[in-house]
Amino acid sequence: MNKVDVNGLTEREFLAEYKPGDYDRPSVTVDMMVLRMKEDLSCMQVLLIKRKAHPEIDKWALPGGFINIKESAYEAACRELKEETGLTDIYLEQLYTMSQPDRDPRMRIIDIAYIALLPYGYEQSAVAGDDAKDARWFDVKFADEKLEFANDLIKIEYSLRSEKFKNGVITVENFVPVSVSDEKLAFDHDQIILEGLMRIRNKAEYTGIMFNLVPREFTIPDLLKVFEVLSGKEVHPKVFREKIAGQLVSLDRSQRPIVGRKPAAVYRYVDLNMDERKLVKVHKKYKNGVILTRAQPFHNGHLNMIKQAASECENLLVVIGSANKSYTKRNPFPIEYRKRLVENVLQEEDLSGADVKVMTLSDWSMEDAAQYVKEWGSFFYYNIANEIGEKSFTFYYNDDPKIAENWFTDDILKNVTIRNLGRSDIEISSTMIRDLLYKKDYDKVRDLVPRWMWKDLKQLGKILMDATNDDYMM
Amino acid sequence: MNKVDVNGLTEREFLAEYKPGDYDRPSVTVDMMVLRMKEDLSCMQVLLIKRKAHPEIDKWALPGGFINIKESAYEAACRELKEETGLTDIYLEQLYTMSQPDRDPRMRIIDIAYIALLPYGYEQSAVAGDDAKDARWFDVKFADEKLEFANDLIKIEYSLRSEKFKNGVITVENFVPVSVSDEKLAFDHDQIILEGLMRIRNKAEYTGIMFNLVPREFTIPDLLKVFEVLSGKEVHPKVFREKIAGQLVSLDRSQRPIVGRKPAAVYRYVDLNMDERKLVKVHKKYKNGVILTRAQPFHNGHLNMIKQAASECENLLVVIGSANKSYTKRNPFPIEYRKRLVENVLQEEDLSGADVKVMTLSDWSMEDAAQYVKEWGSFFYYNIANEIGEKSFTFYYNDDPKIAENWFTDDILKNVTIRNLGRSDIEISSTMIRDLLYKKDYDKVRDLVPRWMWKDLKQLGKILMDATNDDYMM
DNA sequence: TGAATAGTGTCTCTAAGACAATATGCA
DNA sequence: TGCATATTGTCTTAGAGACACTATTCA
Repeated sequence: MNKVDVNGLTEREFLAEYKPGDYDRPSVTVDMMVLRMKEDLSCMQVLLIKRKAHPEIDKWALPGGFINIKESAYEAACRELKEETGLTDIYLEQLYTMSQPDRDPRMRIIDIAYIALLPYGYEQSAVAGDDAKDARWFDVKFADEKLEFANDLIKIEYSLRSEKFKNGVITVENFVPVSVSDEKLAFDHDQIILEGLMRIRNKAEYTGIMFNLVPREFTIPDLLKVFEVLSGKEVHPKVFREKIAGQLVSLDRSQRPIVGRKPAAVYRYVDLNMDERKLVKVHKKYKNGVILTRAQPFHNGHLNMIKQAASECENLLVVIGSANKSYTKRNPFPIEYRKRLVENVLQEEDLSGADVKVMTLSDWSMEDAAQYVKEWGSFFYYNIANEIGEKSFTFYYNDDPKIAENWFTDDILKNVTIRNLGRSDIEISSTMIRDLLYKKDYDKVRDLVPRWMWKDLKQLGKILMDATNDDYMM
Repeated sequence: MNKVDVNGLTEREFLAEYKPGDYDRPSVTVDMMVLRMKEDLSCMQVLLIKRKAHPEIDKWALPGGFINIKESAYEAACRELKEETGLTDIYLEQLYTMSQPDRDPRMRIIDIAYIALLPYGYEQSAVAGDDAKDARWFDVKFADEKLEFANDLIKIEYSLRSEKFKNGVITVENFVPVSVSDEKLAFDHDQIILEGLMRIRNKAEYTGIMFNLVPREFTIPDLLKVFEVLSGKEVHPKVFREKIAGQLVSLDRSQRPIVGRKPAAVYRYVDLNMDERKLVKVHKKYKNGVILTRAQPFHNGHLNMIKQAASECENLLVVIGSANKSYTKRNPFPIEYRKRLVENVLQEEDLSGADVKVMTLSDWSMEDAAQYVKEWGSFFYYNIANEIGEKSFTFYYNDDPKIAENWFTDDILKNVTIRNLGRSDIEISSTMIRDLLYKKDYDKVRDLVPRWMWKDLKQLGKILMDATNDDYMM
């Protein structure tokens, strides 16, 4: 494998001598077309930012930025997406690479465009980054040779001119957006969005791309609405039902759909690829896992611990403690509220196919007295064992394991494996979040809690304000 | 429109001061996956080059190169394609942009990959460029979790490992080629080809992409074979016929298909987008156009002139002169051969919807005697007028127009418009091509004649060798 | 003449589409 | 209760698929 080139150099020698040329090299950026459904499912919305700097100052543009020299375009897009929306684990697909030499007047910039799709149902505010004066969601209307971006303040309209060009033997019809309003989008971003909308319209027909625009649980009428908006055509409900039936699983619940009146059955998308993972569930490290949290309130620290535990346990029991406490400074949120919240959050998350249950548990009346810890441990153990119907489980505890060990008698410790994942940010963060909620700093909270909670933050803050009772000392 | 930024600069001022940063910028290349059908339509073939330089020296790779600072990626791909295959007017589609930071050990290189599709039926040799030791067509086998590139000399095999990764709510199955033979392709080109093959497989189902892999005229059985190879599945001939019937027009001829025995009807793809152009044919500049050429042999100079004329005439008559001369040094090719060749070439070309006919015309017995030019002109005129059934036409003549004017009497000149397109490379090139054919320098000839003739070059050379008779003086 | 393929006629079966009928919660 | 929508049942029609049969050429 030590081949030499025409100069007699091996690859190692060649690379040691190699210097990248001094000739002009283009800069490379990523831009993202971030799409979601409007709340009433009447159309899609695209996230645009208002440019703060030259060139194209004050124009609306797709969010994006330069690729760092050490990251791939995909990684750059993920990073930008997180900066812009706070979201990760989102559908992200490379769309097209724009390379006209004069597309940016500063210098040669090649732009790799991505499509990102967000599920509806979170209160997803638009955040203006460093490079933007403003960030807003625009309703997208794409029909009848027209393309329109609009919100309460601005309306940017294009008409679509059909251009035909020969590509090999076939003639390709290409639509070019022609600005017909005062404002237009920056650079060639109109062209990117048009291209992206057509890609999605195509993919709607023959892939499951629509499932990326709905939350984990949805009704068929809502899904149909999404499909109709994506594909740009009407579909008979019966036909639609039959077509997607095989990809859905009913949850034997119903809820009122966004578009309808009568409650409709709630479904979840069956990821056929995921199903195979369920079959290998038996190969997981532990059978039963248990996590204890007060969830005052629940946050990403808890979620990450649960996800990690779910990935190594077949069954996972999430115990919400202090069930008997509410409306106190340290335990402001009532237990029903906490339980529902955790259940809903977990429904939205990927839990590696684990069978996850949520239970509540009151405090041992003497929990704070150091001499009664063993009683607390036994109370905890027997409630858990009773709930899961087995003696043995793995207890996930992220504080000093010695503390938890001390809870249990030697007999119980034969059945309980204490597992520490090495994160101790959990209690700290709950306090932190309560502080931020006091200060009404909802934007910061958003970064610390699961998506599902975003729409409830103000309500959480209100409950917190009303909680005036003192806790037991501790 | 003179908005200022945070520094109080207008866009003009900003750009005047702007300097591209000194930070590391990636280099950008284009690579092309050039595909065609194998002669027997049993599989596709991909064009690969053997790398001459480090890194990945001696490995087989996709042809490509750096983007010049003044050209778009598409233009760069066209340029590379022309350098590599001599072809223009070929299906070319952006595939994917590869951006792993470590994909090239020299430096950060971002690669924009393209797909190019060539019709079968030309003898399309692979030419090694500056950066290659060799260039070859490889048979592509893509089935049953295997991907294989093979020709007489080399076989490069991959098995496809299925990798699943979550993209939003859906889990995407992604195949990764794993090398299972001694050789592997350079860089991530295996991944690019796999991606491209899957793109084409998808597009085969719901677009007319297959028409880019067949010549202008083809039989349905051959087209079916192409479709089956592209889509990777068998199709019932009846079903296939019915599905594509609307896109084809029969030419009321038959020819033996590549895969079959009984002659099959010859069809042409109806480009629905092109049809609209035919409707506006009446708006063309001239009604009848006439071009005179000896076609000894036909070449790109003639073709370009015909194309130009076709774009401005509703009807175009191509007159092949010296019909009575063959096997002489200056007129080596027999008239039947020349006529068939021109007809076949024109069938393959896009002639702007003009109605193009080819006729032959003997020389006026005294053409070389200057005093008989008017007789030659009248002979020429009446033959043409008789053929097209009208008195008036536009005569395309690329030598000094005075010469052609002198052919015709004043009466005839009332009906003949002489049009000079300003190219005079025509006679020169025919002589040049005959010289090159003598020298058996077929590669150079390929650049100068239409694609359709490429497979006949050796036969042309042979006829030329056999032509020993002297011409009339001139 | 027979092998091999081109091309058509006809039947079956499934899925798409249209429409009617019934179910159900909410105002 | 009645409106609006969810959901299912049934009929029609179009197309996919299967298969048999005829046509045509080459060996």
